Amino acid sequence: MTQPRKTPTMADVARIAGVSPMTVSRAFKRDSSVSEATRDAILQAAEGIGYVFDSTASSLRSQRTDFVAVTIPSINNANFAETLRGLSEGLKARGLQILLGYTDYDIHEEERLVEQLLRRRPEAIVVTGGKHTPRTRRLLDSAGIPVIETWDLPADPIGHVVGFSNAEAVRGMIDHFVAQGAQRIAFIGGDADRDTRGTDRREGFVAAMRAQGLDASRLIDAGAPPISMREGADAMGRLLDWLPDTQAVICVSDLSAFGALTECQRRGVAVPGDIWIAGFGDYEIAEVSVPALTTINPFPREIGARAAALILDVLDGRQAGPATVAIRPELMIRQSSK
Amino acid sequence: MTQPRKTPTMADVARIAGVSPMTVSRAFKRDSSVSEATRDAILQAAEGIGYVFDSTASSLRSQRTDFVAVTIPSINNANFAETLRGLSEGLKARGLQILLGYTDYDIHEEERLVEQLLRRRPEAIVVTGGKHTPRTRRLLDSAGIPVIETWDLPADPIGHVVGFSNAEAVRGMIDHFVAQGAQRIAFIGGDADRDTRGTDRREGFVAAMRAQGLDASRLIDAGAPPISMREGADAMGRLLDWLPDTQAVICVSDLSAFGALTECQRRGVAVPGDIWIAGFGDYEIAEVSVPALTTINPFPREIGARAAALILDVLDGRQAGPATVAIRPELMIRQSSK
DNA sequence: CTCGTTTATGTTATCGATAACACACCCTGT
DNA sequence: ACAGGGTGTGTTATCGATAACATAAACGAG
Repeated sequence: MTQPRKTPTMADVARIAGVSPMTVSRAFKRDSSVSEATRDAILQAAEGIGYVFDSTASSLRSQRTDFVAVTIPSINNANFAETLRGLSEGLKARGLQILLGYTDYDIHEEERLVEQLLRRRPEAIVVTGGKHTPRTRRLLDSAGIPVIETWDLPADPIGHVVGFSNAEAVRGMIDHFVAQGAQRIAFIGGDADRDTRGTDRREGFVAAMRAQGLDASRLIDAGAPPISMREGADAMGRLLDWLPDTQAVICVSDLSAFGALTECQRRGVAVPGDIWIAGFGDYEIAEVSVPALTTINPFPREIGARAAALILDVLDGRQAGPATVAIRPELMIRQSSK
Repeated sequence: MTQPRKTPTMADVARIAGVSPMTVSRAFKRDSSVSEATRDAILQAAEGIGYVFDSTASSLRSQRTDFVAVTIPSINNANFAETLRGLSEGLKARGLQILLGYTDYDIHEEERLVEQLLRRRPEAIVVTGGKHTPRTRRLLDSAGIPVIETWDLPADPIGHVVGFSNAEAVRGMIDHFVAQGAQRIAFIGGDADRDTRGTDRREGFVAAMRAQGLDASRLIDAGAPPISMREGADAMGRLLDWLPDTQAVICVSDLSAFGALTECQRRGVAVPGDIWIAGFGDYEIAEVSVPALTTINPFPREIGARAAALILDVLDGRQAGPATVAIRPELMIRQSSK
């Protein structure tokens, strides 16, 4: 925190190295044609006076910020964190830096956030989900940069898409339970329309149950997202109180599923003996818990990696029109459902 | 993705609203003295042509980016995510945006990252931990902005500090176990020196055990950070094989502690009957698991909130010299240790 | 009725890097 | 010997917003 008189600029470095500022500029982006000796002298001069490149000025002149904006519902969620990792790793090689914001599962917060992020003039923007306010959509439409919607397959995409159908994934789970002989199947999830992916999963549950000719009314509201382990446990308690003959339960995420499992353990309800439990997301807990939890793996890391690759393709002109990359979630059958 | 001819600027808005660009500029930052009518006309004109404020240009001229740089070891860790939440919420009110990077628990990666972040000219920088490469330290020293080290109490701080002593926290846990009557106590954690906080905890374990006159050699290496549930389970397996008479085990985090617990469940080792288990971090799993896990709550959210408050104090001139905010972690005694 | 003050707006120069263009020098081939 | 091309570096103008300064209009007090 030593306060030097003033932050040095390229001009200062140029003066010391005995070259023009333009040569300093070229020396700082490796690619250009500056002789080895000159570059070394420049970098040494820079290090000597503690010069740090100023991206702000560079961005204004070159009209390239090397930012990629990303919005996720919650920072504290392993699935989205994995998507972020995939993105970040894919973009790092090209020197693209992620500008992150989280929406708290609220599309109005998303609107504020998207505007704030666009002010930084990112090269591309990645949003989670396919449901947005009209103004968000307008902002994204006219931003003039690649837009990628993830974790969903929107009917009317804004631009590019890397995602999967949440409803269809849940259907696969129901088919699994039915094949195992279950008929009285419940769903634990948020009843509010806030978490759009959670809502899609619930609606997928209802549709698939009806398609099977089964009763789709065993819906337990676990509150507003993010739905915690604790809330999953509470919801399971209510389910066991009200509909004790339930044979299987699908939870909106592995976290609530694990919570539900612990509630069964506390009550002496055997899993998988008395009731089957399934989650969503293939979080680490699903693999490690005893019993291990049946779940759906949506390959969150791959979503991020594919989104990053897509961004690079578009920026390099290898991808012209809007692309849709469909991820195929995988049913992970473990002890909790057999 | 409609590609408009060119992104509109303030000058375009000014022309349409029939005012000077300066007035548009003032209208966009609420505080200034622009008449109600003029502001409305300007904002409407802006919305009409889809103008979005350009922070890049603003930052260059005003020398204020409204960025706060933050580095964390891993994005996929609930504790650091909570710190980030605390930070983000505290800074949002002032329009400060977080510029995030993660170091993967590697101080050389941290060095690259810090330089990259400083290029964006943040108003302040928050780093996790108190161990850095010499160049990182030099960069931070001469950056001319507030520097805050967190999650640690470094002996020789760079600037401000919001943290706690990892070693001391572990000592409290050992005192608890000893008071309960345990003597053969083990530690499960990374043996590599990569995760500096994990190393501090291990060293704290060794020092505190010796202070109690107990054998401090029951150290199980769980690999390189981040240490997962799975790795905690593996480590517990090795501990039970090699030192089956161990009475209590302290894990470097709740995640590995939970993994250790599941390994006991698989082997029919009773927790807390046969062995006591404790973790670190007070993750949600510690409260929900059966049995609930004894742990240490370092108040990660508060670390972020206090860091944010400190940044605002410094930027507003309310805080002159370097401050150290000591957080007092709390021992959370639950079923797994009684 | 004039002057001082407040309110609302305009003008000019500038933040720091770099795109676009220019050019001197050296090398190679015919 | 000279055209032609590559290599390394310099000059000038510019990205878009805003700090600093200037000023016109409105208003109240003496």
